Amino acid sequence: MAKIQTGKNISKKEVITQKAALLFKSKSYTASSMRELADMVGVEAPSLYNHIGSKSELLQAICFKIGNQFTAQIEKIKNSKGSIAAKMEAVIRFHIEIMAQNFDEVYVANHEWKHLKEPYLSEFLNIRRNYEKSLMNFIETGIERKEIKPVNPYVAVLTILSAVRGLEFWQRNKKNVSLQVLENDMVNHLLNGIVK
Amino acid sequence: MAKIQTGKNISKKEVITQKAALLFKSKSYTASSMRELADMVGVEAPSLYNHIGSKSELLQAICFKIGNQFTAQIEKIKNSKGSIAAKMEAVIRFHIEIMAQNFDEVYVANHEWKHLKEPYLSEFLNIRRNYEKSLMNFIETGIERKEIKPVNPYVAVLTILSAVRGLEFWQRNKKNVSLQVLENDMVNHLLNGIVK
DNA sequence: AGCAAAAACTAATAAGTGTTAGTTTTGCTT
DNA sequence: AAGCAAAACTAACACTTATTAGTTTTTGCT
Repeated sequence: MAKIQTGKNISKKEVITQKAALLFKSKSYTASSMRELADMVGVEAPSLYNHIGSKSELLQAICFKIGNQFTAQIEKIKNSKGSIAAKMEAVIRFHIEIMAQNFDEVYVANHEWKHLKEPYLSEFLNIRRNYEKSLMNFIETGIERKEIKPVNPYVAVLTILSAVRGLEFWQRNKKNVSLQVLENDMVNHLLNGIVK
Repeated sequence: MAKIQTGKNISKKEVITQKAALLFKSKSYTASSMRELADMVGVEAPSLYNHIGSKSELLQAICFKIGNQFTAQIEKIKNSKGSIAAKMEAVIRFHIEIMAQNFDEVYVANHEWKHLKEPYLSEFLNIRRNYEKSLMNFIETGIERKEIKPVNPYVAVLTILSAVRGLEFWQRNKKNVSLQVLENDMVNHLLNGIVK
């Protein structure tokens, strides 16, 4: 009889959730079967249900863990002092860092949230919308204070968020570019451009 | 008996492919069933097979149509004269325009290519890699000519491509921001930054 | 009008889905 | 060593999936 491997401070539910993130990332949520997940965990499929409630519960756990992480960080920055440029730099940096540390989960939250069931889908979209609004406020404030060029705030936020989200494609080339270079270059690019 | 509606210059296969792009975009490839697609087309599922070979053939058609479109455009720009900044501006603008005109298909090509079967998967990835290489060449040339700041070319390309790809999230707010503003702001942002 | 081809239909298949029920094994506590 | 709860197992269910076979209807041409 197989036994779910559980490290020191990590519950079996967490093991399953992590493997699920890895699986959902590589095959997408709907194309992933509970039997495949069970294989990765080293157990038969029905045994999973001793630890989790359902497949969609796994997706919920992943999406809201990441959503809350981002929300917590932006609240910190909201309450911090400093120029708007400094705040935007901090945002870009924590995006990259959260992504580097929770790669699978961030990927799944960004790509598979569509398959959340109500009311979780609405709740998740709400979190995202509020997050975008916070960023738009930063930009608007920056424009008022003449720190930021008079751009459309929505477009600026869209550009920045999309750019950092694109780091999902980065990992295959991890060796070539260090996290440091990546962070610094991206911050500079998104704030100051690349044309001399 | 239902009949597939076919406009003037558009074959039934094209009708099906377009509806498939719409369906795959909203529900993802694996979560989309041929029965649903048949419903959208106004026909029973097996009737689709009088016009198409398989579900995965539809995905292939969508992905390669878009892939070839982007490749054609970048070849044009390669052979054009002008500063590197001008070339990058042209790239950003046609990205936005292709996306605006083929929204569903671009979305599907960007999100669902994972489900392509071999050898199409490898071929598609190859097209993408070559495309990225072309862009990296632009940046490298620009750095040599001192037109572009000395950044890591891979990170710059990643930033720009990710940013324009993010336009997928834009459509829900179409009313608020015109295509003109979007293009101009994004070009300026990605080339010159937003900080004063 | 009549004939052939195109394209619709119904019925069915084999494989895979998430999940439940019921049973056996494991491993900790006494 | 005994007993009990946790967690594994096997078997099964009710559905959904893409696709094929075989048949009927529609369409366009002479």
